[in-house]
Amino acid sequence: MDIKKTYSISELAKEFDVTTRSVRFYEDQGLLHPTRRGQTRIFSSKDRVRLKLILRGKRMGFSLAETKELFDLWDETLSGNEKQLLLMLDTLARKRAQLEQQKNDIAQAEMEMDTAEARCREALAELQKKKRQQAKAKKEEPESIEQK
Amino acid sequence: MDIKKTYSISELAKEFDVTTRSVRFYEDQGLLHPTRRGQTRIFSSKDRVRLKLILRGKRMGFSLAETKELFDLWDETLSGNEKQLLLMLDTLARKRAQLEQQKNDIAQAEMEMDTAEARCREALAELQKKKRQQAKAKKEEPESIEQK
DNA sequence: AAAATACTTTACGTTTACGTAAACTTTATC
DNA sequence: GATAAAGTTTACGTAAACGTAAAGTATTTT
Repeated sequence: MDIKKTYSISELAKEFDVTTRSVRFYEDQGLLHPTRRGQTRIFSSKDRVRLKLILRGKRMGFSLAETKELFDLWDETLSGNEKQLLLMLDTLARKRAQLEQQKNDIAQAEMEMDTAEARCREALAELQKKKRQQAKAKKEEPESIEQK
Repeated sequence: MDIKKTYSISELAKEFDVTTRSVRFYEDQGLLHPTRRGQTRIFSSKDRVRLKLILRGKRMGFSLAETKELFDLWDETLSGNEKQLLLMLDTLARKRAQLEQQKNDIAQAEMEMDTAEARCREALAELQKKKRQQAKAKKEEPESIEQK
């Protein structure tokens, strides 16, 4: 099963480049469930996976609350209760719709960036042309005439 | 040029399903620049486009500050200054990288949703099978025997 | 002219996702 | 056994993105 190891808070924090404060906060919000040895938190590889999912969720614009809902829902889904299974399928469908929207947004953004980039390059080319013309003018009339 | 119309705050708010408060806030943060007739704001179609971009940015997980940076950068880019042009190209490249990351995240999420959905359907199928077996059992032994 | 409607500014309140500091244990190192 | 290193709790602070009155102006409708 996976890597079957356990992790300290700073190991996880370092691996995913977050602060320990964040990790503790995620536990506080019920997104992670480390066990304890005395006071110290011990994170399982399941926690590690969840942390990864949390961060990906954030990059995709999901709030911690949303991510937690998904986690909880999935946990209840595993209970095998029919109602929960159907609820999960429904939720998955809605999330898919969200992802579709995001993909559209990204595609749009990429197109606009394409045209923006094209315009930049055109403008740059224009500038270069002017520069070359200036250079040429200098060549033909090397001594510039100063006029008050 | 576009639709060459002007818009009231509530027109825009309604069209994009945001509150007027939000629109005013975006102005406050320097993302929109309506003119005034007396006190009242008058939004141009450029503002309308920007509002659309703001909201898309939000869906893509961009902060207002990030979006504003892009707006400002683009405005300065239009000045045609070479340094600004190069800066814009650089920024575009970085944004593209971000979008790539997001696309990866989405693809990953979709894969995981596929397997999650498959598991749900399997579990549901299991439940249906059990139900059918129960029904069959009832048929063969129609009178259920109650035992204290 | 009174009332309703649409706008405005000012300003304090709220949620999310942590940052940051203080004060305290526990474990490892010299 | 002192001290540094890594962990802990408690708790106040903060930035972002608005929400939510409160109180006033301007215009349109009745």
